[in-house]
Amino acid sequence: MELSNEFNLKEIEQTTKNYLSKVDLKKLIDDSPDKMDKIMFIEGPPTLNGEPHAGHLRGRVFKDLWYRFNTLNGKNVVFNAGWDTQGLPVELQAEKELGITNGKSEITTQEQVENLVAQCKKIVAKFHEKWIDVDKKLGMSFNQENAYWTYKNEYIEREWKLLRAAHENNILTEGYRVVAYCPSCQTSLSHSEVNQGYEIVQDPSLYYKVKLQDEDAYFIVWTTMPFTLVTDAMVGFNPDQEYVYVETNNEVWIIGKTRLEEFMKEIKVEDYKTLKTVNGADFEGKKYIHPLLDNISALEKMSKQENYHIAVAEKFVDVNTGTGIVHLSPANGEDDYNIAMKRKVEIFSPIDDEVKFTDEAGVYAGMFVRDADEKIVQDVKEKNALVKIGKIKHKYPLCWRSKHKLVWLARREYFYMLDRLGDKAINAAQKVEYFFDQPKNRFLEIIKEKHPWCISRERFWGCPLPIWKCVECENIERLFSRKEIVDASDDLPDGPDFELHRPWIDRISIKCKKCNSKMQREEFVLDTWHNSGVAPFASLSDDEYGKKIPAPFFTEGIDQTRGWAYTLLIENVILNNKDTAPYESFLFQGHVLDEKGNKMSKSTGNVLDASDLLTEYPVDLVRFYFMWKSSPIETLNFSVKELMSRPYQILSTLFHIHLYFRQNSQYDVFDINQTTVSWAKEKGLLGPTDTWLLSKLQKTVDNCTELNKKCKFHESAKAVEDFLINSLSQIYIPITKPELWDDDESKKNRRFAIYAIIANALKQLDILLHPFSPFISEYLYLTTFGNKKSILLENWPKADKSLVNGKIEESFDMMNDAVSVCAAARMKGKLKRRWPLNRAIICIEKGEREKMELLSDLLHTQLNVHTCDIIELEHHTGLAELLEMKKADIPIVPKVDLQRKAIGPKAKQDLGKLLEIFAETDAETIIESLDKNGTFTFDINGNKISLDTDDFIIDFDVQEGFAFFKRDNLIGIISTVRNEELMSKGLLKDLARRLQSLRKERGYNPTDMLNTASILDLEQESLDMLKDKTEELAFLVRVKQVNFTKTCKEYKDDDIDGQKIKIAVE
RNA sequence: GGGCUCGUAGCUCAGCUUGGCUGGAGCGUUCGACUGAUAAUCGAAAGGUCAUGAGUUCGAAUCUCAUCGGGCCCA
Repeated sequence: MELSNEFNLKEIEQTTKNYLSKVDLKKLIDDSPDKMDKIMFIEGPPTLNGEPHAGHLRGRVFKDLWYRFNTLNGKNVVFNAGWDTQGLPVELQAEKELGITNGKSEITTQEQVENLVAQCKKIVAKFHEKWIDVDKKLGMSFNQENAYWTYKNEYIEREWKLLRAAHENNILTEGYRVVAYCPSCQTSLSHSEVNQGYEIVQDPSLYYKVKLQDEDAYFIVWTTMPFTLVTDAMVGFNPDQEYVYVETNNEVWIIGKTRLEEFMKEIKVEDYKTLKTVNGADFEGKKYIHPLLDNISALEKMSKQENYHIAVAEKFVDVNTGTGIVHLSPANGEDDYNIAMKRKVEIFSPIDDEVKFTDEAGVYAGMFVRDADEKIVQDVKEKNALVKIGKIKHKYPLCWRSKHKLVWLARREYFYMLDRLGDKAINAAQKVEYFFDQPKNRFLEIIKEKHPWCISRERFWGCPLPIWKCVECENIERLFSRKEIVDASDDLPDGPDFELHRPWIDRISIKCKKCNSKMQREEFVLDTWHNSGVAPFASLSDDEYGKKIPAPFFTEGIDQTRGWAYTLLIENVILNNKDTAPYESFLFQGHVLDEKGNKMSKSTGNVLDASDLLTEYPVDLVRFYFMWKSSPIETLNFSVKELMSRPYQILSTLFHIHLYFRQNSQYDVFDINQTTVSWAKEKGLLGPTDTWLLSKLQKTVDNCTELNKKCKFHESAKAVEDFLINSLSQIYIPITKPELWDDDESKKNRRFAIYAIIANALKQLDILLHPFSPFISEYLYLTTFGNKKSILLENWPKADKSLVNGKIEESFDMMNDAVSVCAAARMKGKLKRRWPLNRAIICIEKGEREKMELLSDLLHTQLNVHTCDIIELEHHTGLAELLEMKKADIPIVPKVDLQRKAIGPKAKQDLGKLLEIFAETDAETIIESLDKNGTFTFDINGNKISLDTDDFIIDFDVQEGFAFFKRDNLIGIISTVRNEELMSKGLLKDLARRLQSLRKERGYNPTDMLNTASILDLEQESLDMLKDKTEELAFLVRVKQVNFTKTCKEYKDDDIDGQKIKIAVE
């Protein structure tokens, strides 16, 4: 591989990929004696139901960065890929592709399930290919051969082991959960599916009354779903709101105060009287009589329970709708269900899979629940409990697929009762390092909730629940392994090696041990989060798991706080029945948004396809940009324009310094491996600039290392940027350039010292940058150093404390400030930087002279002046500063103005006159007087007005022939007058620069020695100035001779401060 | 609706713990300069109601409360 002369990131990327494809990097790392410390990484598996987009890339880059950083730090990282394959999204996609439009209700036969599962596998395979492609493009170091797949038999059997542990630790239970359910598709819907389908629909609006058991009064209750009266268990009041007793038609009604008037208007009752007002909380526990008990005998039985059909005070009750009193149906509402759970109210759910009432629902048995609405209203009326039936239009969720109105149903499910874990999960979570406080607090809060986790799903494509129930005696068999299933079965239609999925597992015939009847598997699969959360255990062997889990570092998007991060932790705690997380640290990553900060979504069309992005733009740049732009936990607004600006410049600079190094060091036949920094140090070849750079480098290395460890990757990238641009490129290279151009054999050692330093800095930069931008760093390393077959086999640099020199760094920073201030002064005097000047004066803080003088030679060259005076000043404003400067013989003149606000009261009516006199008074005179007496007195026709120092605004300006600039307490003054000698030197530099750029234009190498440089049409005056300087000019532009008459062929027109000239080189 | 969290220049952030000089830096922009590696670099300028409002205080970007807006999760 050869270092190209052209900077082309895409080409570099390709070259590196070609090279790496021929190298068995994994084997080289495995064989490397420096990298024996084996550590485990567990990949958070992407769900294979879509193509990767720009947002996915960020997470992958974090992972790969961590891999490379650790590999360089002597670790052998087990970095297996992993793929999440099951779950609802994949299944829905498969349904769509198979043309199933009515969901689960269309899938009734085993053949259909088999087809569905086959389709799911096809989808997974398709997207797997896309992801692999992107991983390749991105330079992910994943071991794809050892990738784990969440749907594989081995994985499922490991997952069952967790289930067994949960059962044995009494965490696994059966119970109810209220889910949104589509009666048409016969499927429960996830929250996100429900959220997709809100529309304005018309529903009945039923007001009915229920009598209190111990009072002669009625609650007026409102519902839009009359059928839920069948499952009514409580009515709710808001504890903090007022309710009123009103008398109308010889009855006492109880209604929320806020809605009273509106409600009465709505039911057209004008004649009513308010009796008293009470708080919602006062109703707590009051028993009422459900109007339809005669029709529903099972409900009547329920109502005998103490906590059934009572009023409850709950904060969520909204007093702004209906009557401010709501009825609660735990079997048909989520909030209702949660309250029932909290209050340990038994769930009455007489509804079957087809959403029809069962026999328990009495007279309503067999009716589809929503069809019962009408009859129930009728019955309420018959029982004389109807207040009003009307219609209402409101927002209500419809099934996104069938557009059918959803209903909420309590379904029998399996749960992990997390409260039974005690504080184990919290303790485990507290031991983890999260790098940032923000996600940590949230994570801990979530874990403290200890919500029961519903792990069962009524679907097909997932890890099946291996629990069988006898259809006759309800005896339960839990068979948590293939062997147990095989042993328990009396018929295995697919043989003992059947696939552990539906439909195959459902074909197995098992007879009840107790009554010898048929056993039926509980037709659930497990939550896909359960499936992925068991990855550390399921993707490893017992031995690996025991030794390598907890693993040091996991990372995933911030949305996974309640997702993967949570299930990983919970499942690991259950598995071990101990407070251990499977990870020692977890980095939550912020999401990627578009340029303007909008969420990337298909509907807005601002999604950036990962593959396209990586094809079009340099991968090194994309990776660097992701890490460099913002803190890992922050959201990142992705802008292609920004990507191509600063990050490009950084990589470009690094490349060009490598090129510069090669061009120069090759010319001197420098061998990196022979001549090192320690050699230069031993030989005493290091000057202050070298010491300074090396010192900065050590700090950069230290910084980057620490920051990477703390996941402050953006700061780490910025530390690299700072050193590369501000220290190496901006200062070190230009300062040492003249030394490198000097061909003198006697100064060769000095040149070698510089080469060694640049080489040392570049090699370390390559390594520091490698985790961010693997291709270019690999390329630069291989083409410039290449001691090993890959940069990954190198060792992460360690700061050499003996090279740190704080004193020199301080001096250098001061010098740079001084140079910058003088550059500004030059600007004011319109003097180019390359024109040498006679004199500079630099005023600094008291006590800093020593630091400044440490680098005085360098200061002279940098300032491009003959002499430079350094003056310490104690004062930095006003009179004191001025006097001090005068005392030091600095060529300044005082500038004095009046402090108008202060003198007004003193001069009063004489102000005008005073101003006149002031205008005619020499500033020097005022200063002298202030210095001597502390006052200056104006004599206005005998009226003496005495002003003191504070009445004046005192500043300074420089004398003619000087220019100055002041920043903070630093003042730079330069002489602007140029004599003939200075003019001619300036002219020389001007000409040299023009000839040099012409050389470049014509494609000559900087090191090529050319024959002739020609300059035509110079004015006589200029020619005279250059008389003695032709040799110097020839040296500067690297030619054998310079002439001022026509000898060359191709001339270029140029312009030098107004003189039209022609120049040529050949 | 609830929890967590963020809000300082066009962008990325520092300052907030412990209130106190004129709220800083880098990038980006504009103008000027420099440049024999560079889309590098140097100089100058423009750019801020420190989200809004109230409170505490002699004094608030900083402490307190409320509101608004963004994000994630949950409902």
